[in-house]
Amino acid sequence: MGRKRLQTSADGRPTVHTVAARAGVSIASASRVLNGIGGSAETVRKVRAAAAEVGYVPNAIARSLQSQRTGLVALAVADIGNPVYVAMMRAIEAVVTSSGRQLLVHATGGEIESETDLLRRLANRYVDGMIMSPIRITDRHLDAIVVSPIPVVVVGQLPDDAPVDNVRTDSRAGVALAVDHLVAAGRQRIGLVNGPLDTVPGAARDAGFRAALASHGIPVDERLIEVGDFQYAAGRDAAARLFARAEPDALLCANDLIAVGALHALLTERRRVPEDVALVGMDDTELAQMAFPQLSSVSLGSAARGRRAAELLLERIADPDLPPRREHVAPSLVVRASSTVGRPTPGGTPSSRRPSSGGATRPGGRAAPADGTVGVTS
Amino acid sequence: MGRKRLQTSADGRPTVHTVAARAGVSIASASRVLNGIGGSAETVRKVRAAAAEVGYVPNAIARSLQSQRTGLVALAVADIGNPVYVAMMRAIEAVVTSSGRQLLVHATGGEIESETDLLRRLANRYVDGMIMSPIRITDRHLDAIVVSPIPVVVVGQLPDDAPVDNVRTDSRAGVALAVDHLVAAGRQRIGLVNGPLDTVPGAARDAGFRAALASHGIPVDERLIEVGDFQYAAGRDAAARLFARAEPDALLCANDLIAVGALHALLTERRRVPEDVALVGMDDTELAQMAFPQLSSVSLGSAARGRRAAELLLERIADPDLPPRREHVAPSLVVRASSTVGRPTPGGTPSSRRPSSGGATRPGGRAAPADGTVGVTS
DNA sequence: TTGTATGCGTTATCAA
DNA sequence: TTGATAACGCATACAA
Repeated sequence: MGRKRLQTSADGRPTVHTVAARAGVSIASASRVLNGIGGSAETVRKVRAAAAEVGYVPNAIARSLQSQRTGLVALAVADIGNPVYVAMMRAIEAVVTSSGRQLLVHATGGEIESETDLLRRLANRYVDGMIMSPIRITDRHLDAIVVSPIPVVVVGQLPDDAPVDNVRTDSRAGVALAVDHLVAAGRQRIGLVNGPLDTVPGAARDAGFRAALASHGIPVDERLIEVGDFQYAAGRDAAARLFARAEPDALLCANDLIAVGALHALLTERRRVPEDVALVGMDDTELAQMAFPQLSSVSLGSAARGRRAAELLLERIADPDLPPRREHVAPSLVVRASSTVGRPTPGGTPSSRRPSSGGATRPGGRAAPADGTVGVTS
Repeated sequence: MGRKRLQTSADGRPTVHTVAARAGVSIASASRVLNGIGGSAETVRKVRAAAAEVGYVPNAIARSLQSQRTGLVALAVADIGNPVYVAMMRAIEAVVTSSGRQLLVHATGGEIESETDLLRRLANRYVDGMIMSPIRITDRHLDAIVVSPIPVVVVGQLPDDAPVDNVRTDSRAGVALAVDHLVAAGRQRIGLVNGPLDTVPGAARDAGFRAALASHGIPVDERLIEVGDFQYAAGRDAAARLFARAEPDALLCANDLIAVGALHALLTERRRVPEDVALVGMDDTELAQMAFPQLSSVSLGSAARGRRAAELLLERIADPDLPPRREHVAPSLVVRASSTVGRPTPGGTPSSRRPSSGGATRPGGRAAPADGTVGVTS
């Protein structure tokens, strides 16, 4: 009997057996030394030497099969190109790495197949837990989550009875903050450039917008509502279509990508922002600060939601028997130059009016991101 | 003898044993049915039923230990916040998924520790291969790559003797394209806003800039060179510092994030772009098209490099014995409104002048991204 | 077709 | 301290 030829892995790489044989000890001793537990000075020396000589690298898969954990956590988002996910990812990563784990990100493209597929594959033990922020939530998603062998935390709206850990915000209230702000600034013909209505955020923004207008006694003019998708180009084109058929004095955009697109459309047509048209985005991403003029934007607390989701996930990994939890992060409005005529320069002005729908209004010009990340290119 | 109590996994989840016992067959039969090979109609029925009843989900780790592969490929980049990596990632993902694998992304923050750590952890079999695009390449990186049990492809410059698959561009030539273009447009006082000089791209841009000026007989004015990092805020601040002490009539920025920052600084000071100062970025990311005016930018073929890197990786996974390969992607210049006075509207004008240093100059206004990704928020 | 037995590479158990 | 051996959960060569 005896193993294969030279106690080497299938692809010829060294294993504990290789090291043990070379050091002249048992695999148990080799394993112990390699893990830093026990061993006489002489044994330790021999094993260390043997491992170095053959270039031994432990097989993480085998180790995980034994330990039932990989130390990996995954984040599944629709589109890494959207800065809101970058902010969320950074917050999550901070929490995850501080627990000694590593974060892996997967872009699903928003496709249901891809998302449930990912759940099927990664969740089958390749990662210890997963955070997902689906744009559309279907029964397929819920089924996949419930059957998943690993903990899953969802960022975004979920049916009330779903037994799934979940961190959400109130984007309807967020929309109300923006509308309140614009109305307080004297705007009456407020337009909306939204994403698809069959998405969770798209539907919420639409409903919130109509409700907010109603609360101010402003009738809804359907010509002032345009729908594209949540991308820059769609926002630019949708805004252009809207301007071709109506004359808004303010524009609320469903996210900052759309808002930057709308800004582009406005500037192309030589309209002044905010003098002719006030502009407000949503998500309060880096893009809002990068635009000129800087964009007012409704913060939906993406970083806070990410951080909280990560914390919930770690708690559940530690104790799988916890009951499902549901947490909320309140939206707030960050006012900058794109919606305030008096202050066209960076660093917006806080709105003094208390919004009707709860939530806070914050001054603009947050401190520069203090994370040590490095942007770079080839 | 006999297994634990109820042939169930350590954490109580069903295994093949659970299913087999419940179906009254051997684990071999259960495994076969579960994998869709063989089995009588009756056996198949019983196993399927049993699997469904207990909610069986295969353990991917155990399967991988057996098959020696996970079907996962990783991409390690410094900063997901930089759109250039988003473009690269999309190209890579297309190739990877079409091979039936899945792509996972990891943001390293550009820290050496994090990058070599990642190599140590993921590369130990959690993924079948890895693509990395480090901002700084140290001996630690090379050591870690060489010792890695899985294939690694590097996007970026590498020492010539490094036995590592590698896809690179010539950013010095790219810088020359930009300088040639600006000089041809009559600009003489060209500034550079660069990233850290101890990074591979930073050093290349600095050297390329000086060489390009020399080739036109323009003396280097150190006051026209500013260094920050590769981020938006740093670009904005560095540009402001530069304007405070010199009067450039053109500005070349080391990447698009810096360029957008510089644009912000220029507009804040009410300077006209491109009339007063022409602006050229690098990487030709989505940001270049989102800015107003749209930015001319040196394309370093990030999508092409990503695609090629993915192809190289898949080839090597299929045949680990291939010799190390080194591929090049030529830079090109995309001219848009920010550097051409005659055409301030979207859709730039191609430069007619053939650059001195090889490489192509392309017309601006590429078609909108046709990938089906969805940007979205909460 | 079905079951038995073994291996994947590692860690943990338990005598010695 | 050390070594033989049994898991971890799955797949498969081989024999029945």
